[in-house]
Amino acid sequence: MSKGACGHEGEAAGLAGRALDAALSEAGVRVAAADERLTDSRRRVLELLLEAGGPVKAYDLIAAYGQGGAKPPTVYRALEFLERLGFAHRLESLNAYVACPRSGEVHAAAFLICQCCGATAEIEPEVSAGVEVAAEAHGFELRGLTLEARGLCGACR
Amino acid sequence: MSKGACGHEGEAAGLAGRALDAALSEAGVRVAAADERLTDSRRRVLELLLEAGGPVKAYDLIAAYGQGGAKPPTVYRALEFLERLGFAHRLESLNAYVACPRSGEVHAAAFLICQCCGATAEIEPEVSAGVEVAAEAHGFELRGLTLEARGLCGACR
DNA sequence: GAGTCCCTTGTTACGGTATAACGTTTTGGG
DNA sequence: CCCAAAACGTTATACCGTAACAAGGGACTC
Ligand SMILES: [Zn+2]
Ligand SMILES: [Zn+2]
Ligand SMILES: [Zn+2]
Ligand SMILES: [Zn+2]
Repeated sequence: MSKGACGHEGEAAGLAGRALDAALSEAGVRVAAADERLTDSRRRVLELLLEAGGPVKAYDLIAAYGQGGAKPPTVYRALEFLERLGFAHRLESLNAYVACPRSGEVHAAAFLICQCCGATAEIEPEVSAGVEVAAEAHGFELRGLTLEARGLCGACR
Repeated sequence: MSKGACGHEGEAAGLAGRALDAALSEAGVRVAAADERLTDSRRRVLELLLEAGGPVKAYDLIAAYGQGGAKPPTVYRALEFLERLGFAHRLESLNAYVACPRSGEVHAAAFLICQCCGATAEIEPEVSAGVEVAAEAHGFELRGLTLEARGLCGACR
């Protein structure tokens, strides 16, 4: 899935079959609970992200959308929605999007990104505690956080 | 300088005159110490970043370059150089570049970014300690860090 | 000085990323 | 049913960044 920058391949384990259906079904419930709608395009983009199991570029989603394809605005709108509801995150340093494994609530995300195989791991940003202190000291009202660490994953070291 | 998303203007205090000359001169010393060259285009881009005193888009640098202008590769090369030597940082979530106030050494940077006026503050990423722990736990070799916090600065609250 | 190497630059062209703008369709409530 | 809000389709365009290749220029050797 991900391009191996140093030869490794990065076998991101995406969802398929039963597990995928379950995840999508659960997403539907959560969306309804939030008084929003999981429309076809939103559901399809989420499905693609879950299948990939790793970061995906927006134009790869557009290409993979299938059945008549999708135009950029369709996919970007779906991504915006998924981010807003906490189903996906945008990886700023990669210009890519990834499904959130903790599809539970909206939350600040932190990632470890392998520079070799492209794999990513979403970690708990306990670090935000430190940022909150710094923000407070600057009179800054914290509303969101992007944390992306680059390096080498265990498999690529 | 920055576009005020909610009416405020964001008067980033950039360098000018004497202070600017001093900063550029010091940069020349540091570059020489690193056995590199502060060429005209690199110096010019650093000057523009220092004058701005805040985040600047690459194409704004290209437009402001002056005297015959500059083509994209010229400016992007200069930015890459300035980042490599620790004179500037890239703000991933803004697609913009900013001069580093601690033009001292290469270091991991962290930013508070005001969603209203566009002002940024570079803070000390003590947080990296927390990330190091998480990276270690995942068998991940940490090599770089991007931390960008969004919110409202003191003036905009 | 001529040759050579390596870094830096100039230039053209292109590919990848994202959004504006506008009209149409769907949805859900009164 | 009728309306307003939300979502969508479509076209076009703006913005961000890089590939590729030829050319300059300083440093070092012979
Ligand atoms: Zn998440
Ligand atoms: Zn890896
Ligand atoms: Zn810095
Ligand atoms: Zn502000």
